[in-house]
Amino acid sequence: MTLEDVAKRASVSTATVSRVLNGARGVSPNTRARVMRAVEALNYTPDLNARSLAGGQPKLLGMVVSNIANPFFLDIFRSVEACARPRGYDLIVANTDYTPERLASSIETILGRRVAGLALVVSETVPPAVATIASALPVVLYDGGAHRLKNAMNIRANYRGGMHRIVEYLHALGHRRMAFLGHHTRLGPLHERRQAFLAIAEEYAPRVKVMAVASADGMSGGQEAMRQVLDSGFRPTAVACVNDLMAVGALRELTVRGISVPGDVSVTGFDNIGLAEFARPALTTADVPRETIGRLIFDALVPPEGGDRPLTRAEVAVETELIVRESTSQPPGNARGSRTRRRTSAR
Amino acid sequence: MTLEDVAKRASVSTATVSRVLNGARGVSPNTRARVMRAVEALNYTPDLNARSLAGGQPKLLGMVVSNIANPFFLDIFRSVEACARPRGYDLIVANTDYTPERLASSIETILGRRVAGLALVVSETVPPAVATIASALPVVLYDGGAHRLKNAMNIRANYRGGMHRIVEYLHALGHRRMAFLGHHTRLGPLHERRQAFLAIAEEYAPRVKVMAVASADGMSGGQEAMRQVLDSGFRPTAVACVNDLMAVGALRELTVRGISVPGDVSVTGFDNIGLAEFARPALTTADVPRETIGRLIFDALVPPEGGDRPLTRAEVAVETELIVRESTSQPPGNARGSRTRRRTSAR
DNA sequence: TTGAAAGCGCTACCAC
DNA sequence: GTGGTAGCGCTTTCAA
Repeated sequence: MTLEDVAKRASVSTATVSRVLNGARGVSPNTRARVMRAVEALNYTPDLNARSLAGGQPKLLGMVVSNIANPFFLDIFRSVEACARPRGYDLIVANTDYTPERLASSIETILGRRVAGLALVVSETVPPAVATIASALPVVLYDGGAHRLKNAMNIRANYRGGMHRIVEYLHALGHRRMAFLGHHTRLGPLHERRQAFLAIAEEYAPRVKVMAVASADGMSGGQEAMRQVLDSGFRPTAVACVNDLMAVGALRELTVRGISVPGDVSVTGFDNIGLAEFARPALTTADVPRETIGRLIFDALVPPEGGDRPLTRAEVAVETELIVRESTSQPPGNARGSRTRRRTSAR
Repeated sequence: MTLEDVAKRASVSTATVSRVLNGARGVSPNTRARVMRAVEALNYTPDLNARSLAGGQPKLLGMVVSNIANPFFLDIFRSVEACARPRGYDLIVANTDYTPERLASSIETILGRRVAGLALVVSETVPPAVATIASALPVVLYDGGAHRLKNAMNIRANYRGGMHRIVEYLHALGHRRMAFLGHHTRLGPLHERRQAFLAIAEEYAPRVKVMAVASADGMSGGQEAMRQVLDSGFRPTAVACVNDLMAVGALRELTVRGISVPGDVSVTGFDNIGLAEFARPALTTADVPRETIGRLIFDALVPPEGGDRPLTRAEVAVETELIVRESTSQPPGNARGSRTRRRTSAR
């Protein structure tokens, strides 16, 4: 089923069919109708590959994410897609599962589709080689950790600030023994969150004791990490997690052990994904505005309605906001709000 | 950056470069090396569009899902992808958000990429027109509800059986007032789950009273639906949900109202997504084997290693398995295992 | 307003 | 082993 088939059936040239399909002006209503009828009758679907090959700008955007199973990335994807669709753009995604090899091959695959723009929404450190790519087409990097990408727009959430607010809040509540549950420590940006936590905790030293462990991403990883902390004998009164998913896992481990949250230990997440609100107890967390981020990404990739090139700023930061819910409270034994039952004290 | 550039730099023909890139045999190690060096030096990425246009079979599979935010669909996607990758296939997805229009445009988009096979993993009723497509390339339909698709492989989970086991289990526990929380009632397959519930409950009538409500998919939808039931004055001792996500939402509403689960009311989910285990209380649910389903889909789309066409059976059913966790128990007031506190009785 | 024809970058076939 | 080259299905000048 090709353009030519349609053209034949409508007794016009392929050029005309092409014009009709692309809504070009300068086609008589008559022929247009005839062509449309032929298209219908033949159940014709244009070959997008041929179209991109022949055509000019490829209304296609590419995005690579670290873990599409994490709703955080999914939300950003959906936000970008929501911007893209009305403008006639398609969005393709590739997933890396945090592996550098798949990062490389994902970029390759997407570039192979000759996209109009590339969004890197990954926690892995991006190889500097992509700066070359960035000089050829719009590239935006979300959360590149310390290393920003030359030639690209760098969007970053203020994790440090968010983490600061969390630790500060916990400290103000009276917590003096805290744990940090992270994952994939080698990854730049995640490492950064961990560092942020450590650095901030340091401010309060020596009054505050901390411990940091890492495991795989996800709820199971969170549970595992929590288990590690508890098995080590360290008894934090507050546990800060690198993201909400891990926090939910931590919650589970605590619950299984009969440790009450927030009665015995407070738990915090990060990101404020939908699940945070439905966890039990609902999670205190830092909101990262995924919708805004998605919009920023789109704007950095696609020229505004009239313009010819996207607005390029080198760097944009988005703020996080502390959301207090049910998973945090004063530590046990404090004057106000303390529960009666008191659990194992630190060894 | 094209094949020709590479060819020029390596002082060979484009044909040779193509051979090298596709790992064809019959190229001297010498030239191969030279070509590779040129590829590296130029940072060349093949144009996949041109490749599919020119080449034979497009190592590309397409899949459309109803709601990629539901981990159930995501798991299937990942399972198919896991099968596809080692065989050299790529997988593209499109999301419909349960809207028929987007179903149509999604199919169009995917077909436009000239995929080698199409998987429809949707809850919407598929327009019979796609049977035409199915005669041109391998198509598999997962969960087409009552309507199976001609020319296609139909994979279906035995929802009815799963729902049966759930209701039976609940009834054996002593429950006599039950509610069903569903969504998008008009959609065939989902309607079917609801019907299954109703039909099964009917078996136990008039001893069992039931009520069914529907809302949007997702945790918020579940909460909303639960609210509807409670506000109506009906006081079920057990609530069966169309999927785990909605069950988590229901759990939340119950918790907020101070209703204990499973002490006062039992709750069940469906699918057994990862979250089911991390809910509090952990969800009793019916496991739907997503991994198996993904494998079945792949096998129906891609010919086996040696063969030339996929094994085509018209229909395959997968069984569900009851997973009992913490969210179900005997209803309050029962002889054994009853809690002391007794909540509002049915009016 | 329409048609003819030149590619887009690649693969595959046929020579050498 | 390697090169030449005919398309794949489409968009886009350039003419008519």
